Amino acid sequence: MADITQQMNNLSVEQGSQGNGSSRSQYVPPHLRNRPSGGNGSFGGNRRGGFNNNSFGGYDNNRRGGYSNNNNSFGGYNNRRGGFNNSRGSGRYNTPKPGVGRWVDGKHEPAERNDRLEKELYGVDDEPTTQSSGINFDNYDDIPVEASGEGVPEPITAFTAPPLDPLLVENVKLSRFTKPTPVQKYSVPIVAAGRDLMACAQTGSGKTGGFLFPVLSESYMNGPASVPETAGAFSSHKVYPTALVMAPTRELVSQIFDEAKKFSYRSWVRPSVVYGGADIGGQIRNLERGCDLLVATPGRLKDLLERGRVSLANIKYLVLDEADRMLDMGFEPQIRHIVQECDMPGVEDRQTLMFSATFPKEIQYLARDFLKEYIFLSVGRVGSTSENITQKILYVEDEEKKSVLLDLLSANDNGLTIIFTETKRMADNLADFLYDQGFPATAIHGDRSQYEREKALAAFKTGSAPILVATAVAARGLDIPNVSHIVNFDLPSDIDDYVHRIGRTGRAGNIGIATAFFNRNNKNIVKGLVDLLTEANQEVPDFLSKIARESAFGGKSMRGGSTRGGRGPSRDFRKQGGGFGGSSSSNWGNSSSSSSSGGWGASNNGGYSGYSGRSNGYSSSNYGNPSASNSWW
DNA sequence: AAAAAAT
Repeated sequence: MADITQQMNNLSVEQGSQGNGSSRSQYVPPHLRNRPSGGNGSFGGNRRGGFNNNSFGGYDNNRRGGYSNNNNSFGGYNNRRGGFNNSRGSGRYNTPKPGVGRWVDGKHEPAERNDRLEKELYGVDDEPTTQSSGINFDNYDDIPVEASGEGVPEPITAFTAPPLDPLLVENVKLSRFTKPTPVQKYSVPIVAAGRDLMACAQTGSGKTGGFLFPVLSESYMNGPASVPETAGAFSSHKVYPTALVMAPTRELVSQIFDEAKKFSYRSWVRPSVVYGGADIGGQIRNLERGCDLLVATPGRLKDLLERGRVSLANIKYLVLDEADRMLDMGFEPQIRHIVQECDMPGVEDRQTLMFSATFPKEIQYLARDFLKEYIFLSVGRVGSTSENITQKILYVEDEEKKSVLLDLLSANDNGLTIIFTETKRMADNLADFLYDQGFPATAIHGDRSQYEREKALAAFKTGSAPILVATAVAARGLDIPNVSHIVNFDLPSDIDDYVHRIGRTGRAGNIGIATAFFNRNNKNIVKGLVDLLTEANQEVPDFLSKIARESAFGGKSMRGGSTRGGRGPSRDFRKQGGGFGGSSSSNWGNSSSSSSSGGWGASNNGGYSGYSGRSNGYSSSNYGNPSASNSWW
């Protein structure tokens, strides 16, 4: 173990010395560093003097169906480049664009309020754009919260200024958020204290606000960072965002951007969004109008970095939403590239925040590469589901699924229903089938064009197609009001995927129903399912307990790839119990073992010392070399 | 084995 700790320390030293090249012997919270030093904004100006502020390309509104997606970015006030820039622009501040504030002479100058914009951003009274809190919202307070790591600050209890910035509080109120959720209560002071954070909280419990509130509030109070000397040559075509948020799907990134627009109203912070499948030219033009908070999918961001359109040299806040997914096999190399091999400040010189409802133990381990002395926060057991969701498991053979589905849909109320399938082909097939049967269904999956994806999602949201057949693309993060029913037409093989899928309902204290079709092809998930249902006080059908017992004898041990169907090593290796997180029992308040997603207190001591709490050590050979995990098999 | 993410 000593040996392991040593390796971890070495790793952290190496990281600290990369990025923008400054390693520090003494820790200084990022929010106390890189304060703008007077030069910032002192030229106050619009370096793009003659730029046409109103030239929103047709791109956004045309392509994006129901989204209202003006970037509100005003031509060029993005001016914080000290001496670089004095020769550019007149220094005269042109007619301000509504809703866009400024950071001038080390002070925040919020813009005036604007009725039209407020209506656009927050809706009118009878049609709020924000999902209202449900009847069980206050029950969140009963969920046990664990925050571990050194010096965890006291949680806030309300949206007040201080400690939050007054403008942020106003915007939160306009968005009809009345009271912080548990994850928000803790994340606000943790981020304000300059700490890194790994936050695990149930689906629908306010994680997006959990990072946007503190990041924006701190940004309003502290202003932009100055561009480090080590930054590449100045280019008027390059933007230097202060905060970067990455998420695994385009629709989720778009949704986070829409939220960011609400909370950044009137401030100096201009949010932008970039993702694949959409016209990159339009996105670049939007970036050029200013970009302080960038919300991105990894692939498109990498592209823009290579094109020299974005610099990460100014990043103070790095947020990974759905962090376990972002660090899973498919994404981890891209994230590692963006975070460690481009120009982003090193781990010691930025704040890194990770959020998810699930966080398998070996991914938590991987995550430490990107975190410094962090606080681990969990609301409820990591990977548990909200009790606001009533879960039903039906035994349905494959051939019967369609007819049972028709029965379910016929009996449904007027809420929205999402049906998950395992394959894109089946999603199309099923959507066509339902449509032919007279059900207004549409489909979303990765083989559809981005335009079709967004159109499908918009049609679903507005209720013109109240049935959405979806693959995993819609499993995480999407916050769609009035989704009352989730059907797992096919169950996923990973219990964490199930958790995210059913989490599209039962959000913000509202209730929801999740129905799953189970048969013997789903043995791989049966134990996780039984544990999950038990923990969430849901009924466990007899057939399920029975199959779980059978499986406990038969094929549970997956060592050596000996299970049924030749199921070899896969990302499910984390379920094997060895190596990382101990056994896979579900446990509340028992730190000696944990489920796949890590239990209470499993990773408690933020930072590397947390390791000492583990009895199980690492049997895997790639310890200390996480990137090797990609070539593990 | 599937899905997602740049073109």
